[in-house]
Amino acid sequence: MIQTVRGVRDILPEETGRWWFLEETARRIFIQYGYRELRTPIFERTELFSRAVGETSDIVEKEMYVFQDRGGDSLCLRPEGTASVVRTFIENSQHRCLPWRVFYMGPMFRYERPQKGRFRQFHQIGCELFGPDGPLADAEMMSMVLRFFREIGIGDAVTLEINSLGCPVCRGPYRERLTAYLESVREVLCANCQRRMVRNPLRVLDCKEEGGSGVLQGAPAMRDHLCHGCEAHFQGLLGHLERLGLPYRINPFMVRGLDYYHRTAFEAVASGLGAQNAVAAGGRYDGLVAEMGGVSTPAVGFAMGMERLLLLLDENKVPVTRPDVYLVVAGEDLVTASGLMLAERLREAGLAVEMHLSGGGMKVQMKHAGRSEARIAVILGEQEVSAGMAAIKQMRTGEQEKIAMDQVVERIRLLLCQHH
RNA sequence: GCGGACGUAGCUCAGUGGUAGAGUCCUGGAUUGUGAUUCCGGUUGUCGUGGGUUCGAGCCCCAUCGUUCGCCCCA
Repeated sequence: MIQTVRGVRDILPEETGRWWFLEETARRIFIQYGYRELRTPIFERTELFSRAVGETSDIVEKEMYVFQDRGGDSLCLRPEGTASVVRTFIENSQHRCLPWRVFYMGPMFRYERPQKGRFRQFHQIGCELFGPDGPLADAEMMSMVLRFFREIGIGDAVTLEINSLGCPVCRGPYRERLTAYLESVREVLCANCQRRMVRNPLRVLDCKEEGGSGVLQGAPAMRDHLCHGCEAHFQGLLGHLERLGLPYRINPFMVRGLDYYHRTAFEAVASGLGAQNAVAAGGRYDGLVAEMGGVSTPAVGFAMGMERLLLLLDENKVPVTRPDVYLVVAGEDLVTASGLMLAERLREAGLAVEMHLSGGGMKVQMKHAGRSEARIAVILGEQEVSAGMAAIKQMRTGEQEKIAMDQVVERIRLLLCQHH
C-alpha cells in the first residue's frame, strides 16, 4: 500500500469543519481590520528564503525542501509566509499603496522531525502590514490576534508575550555586552549554549536548561540597552496595550528564530502543547523590504500555526455541518423519481438535502437518516406518492406527520426555524 | 541530526514460547413501512516488513520502515 510521506497527513471530511471554522473566523476578523487576502505561489526561488530568512537560520541551513526544476533553477517549497509577501510587495510596487494590509493562509513546508503539533507540511494563517512605523500598528495587530483567539474560544488558554529586539543601532553593542557576560559564566552554560554563544549569542537567552537559567537571570537584557528610538517605540506599545486593556507579559528572554525582526517581537503561547507551545508569533521587520531590494518600508506581521490552534479548539464551539433533511425513498421508480424532484425543490428553497441513492428498505434508509444527523427525515413510500403526500419525521422527537406535496417546503422551513 | 516508547481486526486495545482474542464499528435477524436503546446471529487479520534463534515465534534477537514523545529548532 502506498502511504503518505513522513510528517504529512490527510485532513478527512470529519476534520475539515474545524479547519473551515478557523479559516472563516480569521477572514472575518482580519477584514474588520482592513486586511485583504493575498495568495502567493507555494514555491519560490530558493534564494528568496535564504536571503529573507537568513543564511544561518536553522530553517535555511537544514529544514528547506529544495529541489531543481527541469531548467536547472533551484526552487524551494515555502518554509514560511513573510518572504513571499515581501517579494510580492516589491515586485508589484505596492509601496505606492501604503498602508498595505494583507493576510494569507495555506501550507508551509519544513524538513523536520515530526512530533506533537509539528509537521513537515503544516498550515499557517498570517498577516502583514506595510507602511506604519509606530507602535500603534504593533498594538492594533496584537489586539487583532487576541480578538481572533477569543472568537475561536481559546482566549483563556493563550498568553501574549512581548519583547523588543532592538534595531541595528543598538543590537550590535548589546550583542557585545551579552557575549562578554556569557564568556564570564561560560562553565555554567550547557553544552549547546556554549556552541550557540558564537553563532547567535541572543539564542542563549532562550535556553530551557535548568542549570543555565539561574545564570541567565543575571544576563544583561536587551530592554536595558535599547537606543532612544527603540525605547520610545517599546514604551509607546506598552501604553497602547494598557489602554486597550490587553493582558501581556514582557519576556526579556524571548528572541526570534528568523533574522529579519527588529524592535517589537511577540508570541502567543499556550500550555498543554508540549515543547511546541507557540501558537502564533510575529514582530516588526522594518529593514527587510530594503534588504530585499525594495523601497525601504517599515512592516510588521505575524503567523499562526493552524495545527496547534486545532489542538486547543474546544469541540463544542465548532459549528457542525449536517443536512437539514434526509430524504427516504422506499418504493419503485415512480417513488424515486418524485423523490429526486422533491429534493431539488427543497434545495431550490436553500435547504441542505441528502437523498438516499442506494435503494434498500425503510429500515436501512432510516438508519442512514439517523447517521446523517439530519434534523428531519422526509419519507416517500408508495402510499405517500400515490396520495400526493410526504411524511415528515422530526428525528429528535420521533414525531411524524403527513403533508401535501406542495406544502412540504413551507412546513419544513417552519420546523427548522422552531428548533433553532 | 540525537534519545526513549510503541506497531495485533476499519477504530480502541488485551494477549510473557504451544489452536490469534475482547470491546466498538459494520452487517443479518427479532420488527414484510421507520433510525439512535434492547436481544440473538455473522464478517472482520500477510500480528508493520525482512532476516535469525527454536521442534514450535504475536511473544526472544538483529535490521528496516512507520507512529509517537522529548532534544535541537520552530507555527
